[in-house]
Amino acid sequence: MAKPVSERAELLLLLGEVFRAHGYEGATLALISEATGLGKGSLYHFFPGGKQQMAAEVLDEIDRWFEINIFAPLRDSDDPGRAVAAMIEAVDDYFRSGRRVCLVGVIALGASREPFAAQVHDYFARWHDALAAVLKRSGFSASVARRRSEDALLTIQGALVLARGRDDAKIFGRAMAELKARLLAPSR
Amino acid sequence: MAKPVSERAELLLLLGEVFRAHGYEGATLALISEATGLGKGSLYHFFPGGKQQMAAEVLDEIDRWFEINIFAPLRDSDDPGRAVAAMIEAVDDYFRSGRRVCLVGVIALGASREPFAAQVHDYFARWHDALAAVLKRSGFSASVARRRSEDALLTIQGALVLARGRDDAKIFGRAMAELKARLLAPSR
DNA sequence: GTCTATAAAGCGATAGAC
DNA sequence: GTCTATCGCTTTATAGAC
Repeated sequence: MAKPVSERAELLLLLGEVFRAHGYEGATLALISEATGLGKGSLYHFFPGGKQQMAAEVLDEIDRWFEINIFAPLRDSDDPGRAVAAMIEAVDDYFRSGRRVCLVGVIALGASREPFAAQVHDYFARWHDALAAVLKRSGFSASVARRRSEDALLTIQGALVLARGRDDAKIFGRAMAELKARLLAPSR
Repeated sequence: MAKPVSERAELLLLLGEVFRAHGYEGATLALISEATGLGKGSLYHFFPGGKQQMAAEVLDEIDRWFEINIFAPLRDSDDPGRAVAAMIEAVDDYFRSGRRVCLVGVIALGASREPFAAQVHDYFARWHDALAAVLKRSGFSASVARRRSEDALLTIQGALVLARGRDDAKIFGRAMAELKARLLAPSR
């Protein structure tokens, strides 16, 4: 009996946590094997491309999750206030209120970012576009909408870095609360 | 003739660039050897504690640089407008307008952050304190001063992550320009 | 103080039995 | 599909000549 697709998704979820916790280089096959309960043989059966394929598929899975839960709702919304609030709630949920780190950011800053550069770039670009679109629809000029969206993305990433660096997840919560107000504040 | 201290500082500068470019794990002794022109024997002569000592001393050197060029001027200033402008200029210079990454942030997000957790925490805490002090002196309440300073730190870190992730250094410049205005804007 | 040689361990990846 | 055994390589670190 073939392994259902849903189980591969669960496997990718576990892999994602290992990559988040240890970085791409730090996530050794031994750690991955331990976290998934799968031997190296099984891992290479699922991912003939080895560690790089594992990380690439994890990034794809993350992209899929954000597309469904963040990007699409943003694009489809005609109520910017609700859309922004929903985005921040989903983001807070996804990053466990600052206790979970962003794998895309980890890869972006990490040593082996080149193989994943296109995926990283796309993730940020699509988020940026989706958020800017809803802000523009709410009456902001295209340039203000794009500038504010960029600010939102970098605030989320920076809050995760600072929260981890100071080992204080509350930093993330404060940043998200202020971001919400800032994103929809009247234009100057 | 003993090697002057100034040359060790230059060595730490080179080491810092290797760690920034490749991360802690990715900075192999081979790469370090190539970048410094020193064989492994010499490297272990200078750093008996190996790679971990190298990174720890690089972080110390970074801390010293920020203390002199950023933290102290912030603390000593009685003109918040000038102090903030000078800080942002120094930061823009240090991070090469977004083309250079923050090693402290890289370590904070990286796999081997534990050995350096105290240094990372201190770097952010001292910056936070120094910036909040100058804002408070300019008339903001203690809580507004601290919240805005936290926002400044996370904006810098996030801008560096996003600039690298999207491979667009201009993101950093835009973020710094807006940060300057936001830091000193009248309190709501 | 700098080098080469090498140790000892860990790495990603592969082979092949079951 | 899953496992064990192992290859070939790279890693950090050490030893010792110069």
